[in-house]
Formats: sequence, structure tokens, C-alpha cells
Amino acid sequence: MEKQTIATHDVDMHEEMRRAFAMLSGKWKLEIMWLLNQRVYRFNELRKAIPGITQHMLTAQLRDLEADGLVSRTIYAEVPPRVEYEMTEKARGLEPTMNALAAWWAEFGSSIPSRTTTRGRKASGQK
Amino acid sequence: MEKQTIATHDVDMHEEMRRAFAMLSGKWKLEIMWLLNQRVYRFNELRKAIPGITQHMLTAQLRDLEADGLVSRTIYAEVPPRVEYEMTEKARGLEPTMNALAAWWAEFGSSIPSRTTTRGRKASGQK
DNA sequence: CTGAATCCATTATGATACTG
DNA sequence: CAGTATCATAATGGATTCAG
Repeated sequence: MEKQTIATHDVDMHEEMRRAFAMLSGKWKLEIMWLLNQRVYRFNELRKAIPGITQHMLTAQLRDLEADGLVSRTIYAEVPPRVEYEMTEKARGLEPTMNALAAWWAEFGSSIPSRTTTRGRKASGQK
Repeated sequence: MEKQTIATHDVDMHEEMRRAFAMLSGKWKLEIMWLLNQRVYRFNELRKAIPGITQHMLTAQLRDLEADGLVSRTIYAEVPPRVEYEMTEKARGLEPTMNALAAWWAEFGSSIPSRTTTRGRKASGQK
């Protein structure tokens, strides 16, 4: 008897996916990947493109992504120094995912509450 | 001249997407949404399905998702009590995204380092 | 037995200053 | 420009306790 996909995905696939979720679960990783999915960015370009992020966090998240093989870091020995971040070949395969996410948001994003970013804020009259 | 999509996405779209990133950036949210995308889950079912998560975190993340209108919570007045978590109509639109993510991982997930979950762990001989 | 709340330790993230 | 260092705060992990 061969095992075949039943509904949408298999239960075992969940096991496999966990690593994928882990490497994308950082607070700014999705946004960073979204940007890098479009073009190559320099450190400060990313910093300016992501309003709330700090240098510390940007550095940390980029290193995480780099360690996971999703982002490559290229240092140019120039003055002033220049460091470019680019998606790796592996990460470029995420484009369909980014497109699907964008399509979803374009369709359902309009019907959204007000929540800012993190939890902790009172859910305003959430009963 | 009409403005048309140039590369993949527009810069302004990034602005719009930020809220989407925020509501999916929780540490376990992607995984929770992945599971709920397949079927309805009870609280403890989710807890068992997500190995590393604690009750505290599961509760918190579910409330976040609920507050963002991605998950609905249904309480059944039974004994023993039962609470089911289900994707909202809005969140169901995420299925293509989940599928794209799964397809990506199926293709590129094999070429992965060892990193466990978070940063901080030495990237085992990573230079 | 299910689900939530509390206390405390550890980690992640935010803010600012400083260096190559 | 591209980080690193340091400290403060928030988020998360772990165990226990509480409520229905």
C-alpha cells in the first residue's frame, strides 16, 4: 500500500516544515526576506526600508538568515565600506510564497482591526 | 504612460505588507497557522502537535491570532470542556501561501545546515 | 481532564553610545 | 557606512497552581 497525500498536506510534512518555520519566525525576517526578494540591499538601505528596526536587530536577523543559508553577505573593500545583502539561490525559491502572501493581503488585508505589532496591548474592548 | 508592476512588487506594497508580517511574525504563528490551515484543532491537540511550545505561549499566540482576526475560538459547553480553534475566512486565503512555502521547502529544504531554532547557538564550526 | 493564570529564569529585542 | 558594546525592557521557556 502506498501512502499518498490526503487533504492539503501530510502530518509528517509538519515535522519537516518546522525548520522552515523556525528560520522565518524572527520578528523581522519575513520583512527582510520580502525586501531582499526584490533586489540586493545594502545594510543601511535595509535599515531605512524597515522603519522600526534597530541596527542591533538588523544585524542579528541578517546573521540568522545568513547562517541558515537564506542570505549572502558581500563585503566590498571600499571607502566608505559597502556591504550588500542578497538572497541565496535557495531563498529565491521563496518568491512564489511572497507572491501568494501579497495576493492574500491584497484580498483580505483590508478587513483588519487596528493592532499595532505585538501583543500585550489591550484588545480594546475585547470583552 | 501607465504604471505597471515592474519587478516583483512595488515599494508602496511593502508599506501595506508590514501589518501582514507583524501578525505572522510571532515565534509559533506560522506553525500554528500551518496546522489550522489543515483542519480544526483543539487546544491540547495543538499543544501536542507543536513539540516545543508551552501552554502559556500557545495561549498567547492564539490570542494574538484571534485578535488579528485570523483564528476563531469556539467554546463548547460540555464536560469535559472543549475549545476548538479554527481559521477565519480571511485566514483561509493563506492556503496558497502555505502551499508555496511547502513547495519551496520540499525543493530547497534538503540543503540545510544544522541550526536548531534560534540564534546564539554556535553555528557548529561555522568558520 | 481542559484551559488559563502566576512566578521566575532565560532569551530576544529596543535604545543609545561607541569603534573600524 | 557598517557594524559592535552595553544596558534596559519585553517576550518566551518552565514549573506550578488555579478554575470550570
